[in-house]
Amino acid sequence: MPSHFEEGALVGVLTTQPLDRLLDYKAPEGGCFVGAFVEVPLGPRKVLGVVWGPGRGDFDISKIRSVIRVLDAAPMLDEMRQFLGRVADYTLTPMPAMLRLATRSPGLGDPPSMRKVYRLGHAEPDRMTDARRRVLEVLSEYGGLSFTLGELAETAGVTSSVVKGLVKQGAVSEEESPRDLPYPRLDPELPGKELTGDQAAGAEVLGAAIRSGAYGTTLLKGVTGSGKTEVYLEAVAECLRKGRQALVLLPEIALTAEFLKRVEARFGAMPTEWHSGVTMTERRRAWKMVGEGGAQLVVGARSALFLPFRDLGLIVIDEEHDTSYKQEDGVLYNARDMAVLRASIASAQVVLASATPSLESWVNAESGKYSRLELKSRFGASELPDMSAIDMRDEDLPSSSWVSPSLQAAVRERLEAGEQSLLFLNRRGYAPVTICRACGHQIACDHCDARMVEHRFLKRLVCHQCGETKPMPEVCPSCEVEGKLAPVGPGVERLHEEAAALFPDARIAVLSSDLFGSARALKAKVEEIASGGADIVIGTQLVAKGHNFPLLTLVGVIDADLGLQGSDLRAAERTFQLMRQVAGRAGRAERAGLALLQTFQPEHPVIRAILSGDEEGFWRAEAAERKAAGVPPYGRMAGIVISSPEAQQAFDIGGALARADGPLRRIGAQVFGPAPAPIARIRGRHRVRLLVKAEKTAPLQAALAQWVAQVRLPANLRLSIDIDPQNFF
DNA sequence: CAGCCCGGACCG
DNA sequence: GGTCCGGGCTGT
Repeated sequence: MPSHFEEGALVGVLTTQPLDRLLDYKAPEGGCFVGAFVEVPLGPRKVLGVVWGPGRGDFDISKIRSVIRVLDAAPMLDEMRQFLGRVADYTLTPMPAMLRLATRSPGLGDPPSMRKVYRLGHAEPDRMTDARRRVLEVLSEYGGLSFTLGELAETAGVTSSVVKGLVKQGAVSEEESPRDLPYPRLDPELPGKELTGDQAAGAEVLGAAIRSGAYGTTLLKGVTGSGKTEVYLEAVAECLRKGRQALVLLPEIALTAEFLKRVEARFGAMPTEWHSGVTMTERRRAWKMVGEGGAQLVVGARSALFLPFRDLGLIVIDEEHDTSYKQEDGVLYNARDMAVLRASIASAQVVLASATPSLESWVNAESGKYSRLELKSRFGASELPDMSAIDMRDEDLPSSSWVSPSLQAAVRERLEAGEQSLLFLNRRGYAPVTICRACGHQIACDHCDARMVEHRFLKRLVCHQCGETKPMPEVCPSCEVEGKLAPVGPGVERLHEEAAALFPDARIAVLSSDLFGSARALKAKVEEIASGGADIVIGTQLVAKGHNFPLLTLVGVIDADLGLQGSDLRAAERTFQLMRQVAGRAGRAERAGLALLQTFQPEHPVIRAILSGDEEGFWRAEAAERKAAGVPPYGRMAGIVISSPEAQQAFDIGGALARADGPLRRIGAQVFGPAPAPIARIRGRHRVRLLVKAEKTAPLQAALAQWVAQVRLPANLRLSIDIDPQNFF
């Protein structure tokens, strides 16, 4: 295939417009190459495109127009075109959407924009002052480097008028320079933090993998404080030594100035940042410099995976289990999986770092597909407290009470010792069910059929499925009898009521996401609690992560079985991790902590695994169960998302689609749903998900594509496919 | 019959 | 995705 086209030759161009095929154009004056970013006319408009190959020549030649111009940007490498194609196949995404992902940078075609920079001039200033001397020293110290006005003034510790004064006298020269400058060089030879034996050995293994220049993926497992970051930064250093580029992906929330400072401390300069908060001009610079090799290390969110790296040698996925790597809107992909794909095309190494790896990665490491490195905690022992179960079948508990006598006793002991207790219940609101004692009717949501949850604090009923709310009715909506509506079951608000009655002198704080208007208010409350502002904390999932409570020595889980009901594929995995995280809240106090799990099924394998702390054993059992069921990571699963402003309509059509699944049945795929549970309200639209389960990816993709093609939907409905077989949920 | 709105086809 | 075009409806 020719890679260069003479002027007037037919070229096939992929545009960012949602057309399902390449369009033929004539090569512009001076010709063009495959991969060139071009501007082409489309109807009355000019749009961005990439020369993808020779034209098809099956279109009326007289109607073919010419490429307007080749843009001033590094051409797309063959490797990148291959990557975009593979991701498109894998996620059933049209190519133009892929190209849009890969060109998320403003003004790609603009001529280089200029700004003023400052260097050492030739003349001597008439008068030397301290401030002036500092400016000249900074400029000579950094030799050939040029500064912007602000940078120079800040580095020298003077005001900008000092610099301006020197310019006027010719001691400092002012020049125009392109705005999109290369990023400062990173120096991998600077001394890193001293590594422990474990860490040094890990760094050596990763270093050797990078020196091999081949593809490979390593699961780097280590608890918080075990030094994962130091180890993978050494891998970055090795990658930079080889002259290749490196990418570190972080979950959105972990992308902090603090992390960037750590990188700066290791390499002597800031890396290139890429995330939604980066300004337009910086974004443009980053995109261009990544493509030209003027950026050695990118630290960014998942979309950084689609930057036009010239020679990518390493991708680090920090906190690889984090669900925010899964893009949920637009193009649906999991950055963790696509990173492995990109690395395999680019002959790069991948490091998946996590304290609690996803089951998929664990299985891949176990089967030898990935290598495995484990870092031991610096503190040796586990951070988990003592754990035991309270068998609720043995507890004498009146109805509408949930804190067992055993747990009450443990809380009292903490109150007397002046220590904190956490009562954990993963259920917001007052009561999950409201029932009419006259007729037995349960109040359900009008939109999605899920039961509505009473929130006494808000004085409303709330649907946790779709977000719909309505005032608490006085009379039963079904039999119209007054005063017979009764709450059934506990929520944190009701638990609070019970705790207040049991421990009237204790200071009780409730942490539930719906009780706080802002993140700031929540943070203030958490800090107040941490410094001893409460004796008993009652919390939902909100308390599982993040802040430590140093005074907390007891965690009581009210309904440890809660998450194990239902048909969620990841119920066991999630419950295991949630319980460990929650229990861990009592693991860092001075006195040894205690976690008590109230359960009706102490023999349940998940509860037993939590209590024994046998993580490896749990993963093994969970993996075996998945294997037997043929679900990810062993079988493939795809999701079909139907969204509409009307919950009922989306639901009805979901049901109809689930029944009309000919092409899917033919390949032995099973379609599940829609059940009420998968309805979610997202940005004003209700979404229903259907699950499709199959053994292999390729036939599933083909069947889905065929199936989607034959579906005709009402105009207000959207249908999209989420084929992220490793991690649909 | 002009004005306007909506859905659909098309874009090289 | 943006634009244009034609059909059908409304209103005088």
